[in-house]
Amino acid sequence: MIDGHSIAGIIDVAADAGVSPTTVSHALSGKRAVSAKTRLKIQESVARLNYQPNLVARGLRSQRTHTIALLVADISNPYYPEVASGVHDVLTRDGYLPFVCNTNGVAEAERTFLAEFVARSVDGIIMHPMALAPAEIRFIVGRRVPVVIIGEDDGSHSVDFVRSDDRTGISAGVSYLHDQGHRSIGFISGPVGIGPGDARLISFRLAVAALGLRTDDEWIARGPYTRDGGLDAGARILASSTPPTAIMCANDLIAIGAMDAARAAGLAIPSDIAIIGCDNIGIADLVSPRLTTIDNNARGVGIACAETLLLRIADGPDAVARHTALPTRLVIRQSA
Amino acid sequence: MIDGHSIAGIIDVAADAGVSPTTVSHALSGKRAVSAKTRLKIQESVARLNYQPNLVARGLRSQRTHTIALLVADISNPYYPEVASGVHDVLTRDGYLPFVCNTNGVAEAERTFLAEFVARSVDGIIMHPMALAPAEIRFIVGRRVPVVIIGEDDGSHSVDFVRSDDRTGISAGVSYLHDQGHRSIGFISGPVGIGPGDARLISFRLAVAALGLRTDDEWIARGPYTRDGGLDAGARILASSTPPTAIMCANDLIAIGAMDAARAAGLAIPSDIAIIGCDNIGIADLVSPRLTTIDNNARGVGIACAETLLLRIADGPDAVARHTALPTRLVIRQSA
DNA sequence: GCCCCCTTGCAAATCGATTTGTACAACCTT
DNA sequence: AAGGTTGTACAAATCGATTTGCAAGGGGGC
Repeated sequence: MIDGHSIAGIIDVAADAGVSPTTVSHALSGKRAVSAKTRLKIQESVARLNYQPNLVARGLRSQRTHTIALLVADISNPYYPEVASGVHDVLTRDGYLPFVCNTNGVAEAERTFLAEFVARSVDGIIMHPMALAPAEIRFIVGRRVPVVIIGEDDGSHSVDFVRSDDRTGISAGVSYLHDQGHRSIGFISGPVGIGPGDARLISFRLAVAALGLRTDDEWIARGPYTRDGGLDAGARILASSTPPTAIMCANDLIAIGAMDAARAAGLAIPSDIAIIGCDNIGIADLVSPRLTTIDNNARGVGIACAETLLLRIADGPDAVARHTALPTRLVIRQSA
Repeated sequence: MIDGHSIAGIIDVAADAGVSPTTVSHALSGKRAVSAKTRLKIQESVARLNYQPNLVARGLRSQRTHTIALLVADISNPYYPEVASGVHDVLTRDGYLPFVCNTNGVAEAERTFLAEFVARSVDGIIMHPMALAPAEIRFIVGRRVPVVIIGEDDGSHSVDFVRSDDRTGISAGVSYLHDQGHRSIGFISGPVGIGPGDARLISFRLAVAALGLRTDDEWIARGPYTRDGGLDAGARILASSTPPTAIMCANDLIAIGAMDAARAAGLAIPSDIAIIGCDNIGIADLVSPRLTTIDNNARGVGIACAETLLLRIADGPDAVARHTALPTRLVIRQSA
C-alpha cells in the first residue's frame, strides 16, 4: 500500500459501477440528468476506487485547462509576491492553478514565455510588462487567450488593464504633511524615464500646487531606487540653501536612504524632518522610526487582476475592456 | 491581422508540406530519421504557418507535461520568493513551467493541492510541508510523481530532501562572537515545536558547548517569530541578573525586536550588546544598524530542489533518495 | 388505447499530438 | 541473381476524458 492513489480512470469507475463512461462523466459534471440511483452507485465507485479525473485529458477535450499564467519581472522583488498572493487566492478558489514566471525585464524572455503560455493553452495571462508594448503582447498572444496587463493603459479597447493610482495616496501624503504644519516639502524621484518615479513626481507636483505650497528646484532630487540612492539624493536636498522640513520619496528604499542622510546631518525624525516613502514594502514597518509610507495595494492589484481575468473569461473576447485604477492610501507610522 | 498566432495544427503543417503528420512529428522531435529534403520542407511549413505544438495534447499522449508544482506556506513570506526564484531559473531552462501555490500552513490545503497536482499530471512536486508528515505526503502522491521535500528528512529512502544546515552558520556566528571577546551569549528561539527555532536552539547549544562557554537559562527566551516577540523576549533576557553581552536570534524579525529592546534599555549596538539574526531576509540590510545574520541560502535551496527533482525524473522512482544539506554562512554587518 | 414526449443511458466521435507497426524502395552482400 | 539490411514515410492505435447523436423505456395527455 505504498500507493494511496491508484490509477483508476473513468473506464474503471464505469466498469465498477456497471454503467458506461458517458454516464459517469454526466453524473460527475451534472451536464445531463442522471437518475438518483445510478448517481449513487457511481459516487460509491468513485470513492472506492479513489477516482480523480485526469485534468490533462479534460483540458484537451474541453479546451479549458483551468490554468493561468502570471508573468512578472522578478518574483523575489517584494512587490510581486504580494500581487501573486492576491492572484493566487482569487483563482484557486475557482479551481485555477497559476504558473508563475520571471522575465527579469528582458524583452525576449517576455516574448518566449507568452508564446509558451499560448502553446500550453492557459486560460488567461496576467502580466506586468517591462519591455513589451501592449500592442505587441496582443499580437503574440492573439485573440485566443485573454490578457490582463498591470500598468498604465494605452487606450486600447481590447485589453484589460489594472494599475494602482499613485495620485490618491501621494495627495493624501502631501495633505497630511500640510496638516502637520509643513510648508516646504521636497521629493526624491528615480532616474528619468525609469520606473514609477516620473508619474509619482508629477502627482506630487499636482498635490503641492493644489495646496498653494511653494516649491523649490533645490528640493527635488533624483537617484537610483536604492538605499544608497536615497542617501545621496537626501544629502543633496538637505545641503540646499533652505532645506525643506519634509521629504517624500518615490519608493521605500529611497526613503530609508533619506533617513540615513537625515541622521548623518544630525536631524531627528520626524521632529526635525519628516519622511514619507512609497510602496509600503514589508521593510517599512521594521525600520526605526517606522516608516510612514503610501501603500500601493499590491495585493489588491493581484485580486483585481484575477477578478478582471475571470470576468473576461466569462464574457468572451468581445466584451469591452476594463481599465481599473485602485486607490492608494497613506499609512501613518512614525517617520512623519 | 489581430492574430499573430494562427491556429495551425500538426495536420495543417503536414498538408502544407505534403507529408503525413507522423513525419512532421518525427522531423520535429528527431525520434526517427527523416530525409534532409523532407525535413527542410517541413521546417518551411512550420515557419510559414507559425506552428507551435499543442502542449496539452503532447502531455496527454506522452504522459509528460513538463510541469512541476511548488507548494509553500505563503509566497509573500520573504523566504519563499527566493526559493521560488532558484527553482524557476533551473527548471525553465529545461522547458518546465512551475505552478506556485500557497497553503497558509493548513493541512487540508496541503492535501487538496497535492491531490490536484497529481490529477494534473505534474512531472514533479517541490514542497515545504508545514502540517503534513513525509509519510502522508508520499501516501497522497503515490509513486507516480516524484516529490522533493524542503526540510528535515525522516530517514526515508524513497523521498528526496533538501534543507539548509543551520548548524554551520550558527556555529560560525558563535565563533565570531567568541572571537570578538564575548563570553556570555543568549538565544531567543520561537515557540516550542513550531518552525526552525528548536533545531536552531540545539545548534546554538552545541556550538556554545564546543567552545566551552558557560550558559545560563536566564539567557534563553522564547517568543513568536515577530518583531514584538523579539522585543518581549529580548527585554526578559536583558532584565536577567547578569545579562549576556550578545544575543543570537532564531530569525531576523526576532533580532530586530531584540534591537528595539536593547535600545529601550539604553544599550548601544553593537558596543554594549551584539545581536545576530537568522535568515538574512532583505530587511536585514536595511535596518540600523545593519543586521549581522546567518544566510540560509534560500535561493540555493531552490536550485538544489530543482536539480534534485530533475535527477529524480531522469533516474526513475527506484533510485536511492538524495538528502542534501546546504551550508549556511554568517553575513557580518554592523550589529555584531 | 394510441401517440408523443421526456427521461435515462450508451455508442461513437472528438480534442491534437505521439508512438508503434508495417510497407515499399534502394542498396549491399554473397 | 537471390536474399538480407537499411532508410524513409505512412496508417492506425493511443493517451483519458468530454460531447453529441440516438435508442429504448416509462409516463402522461387526449
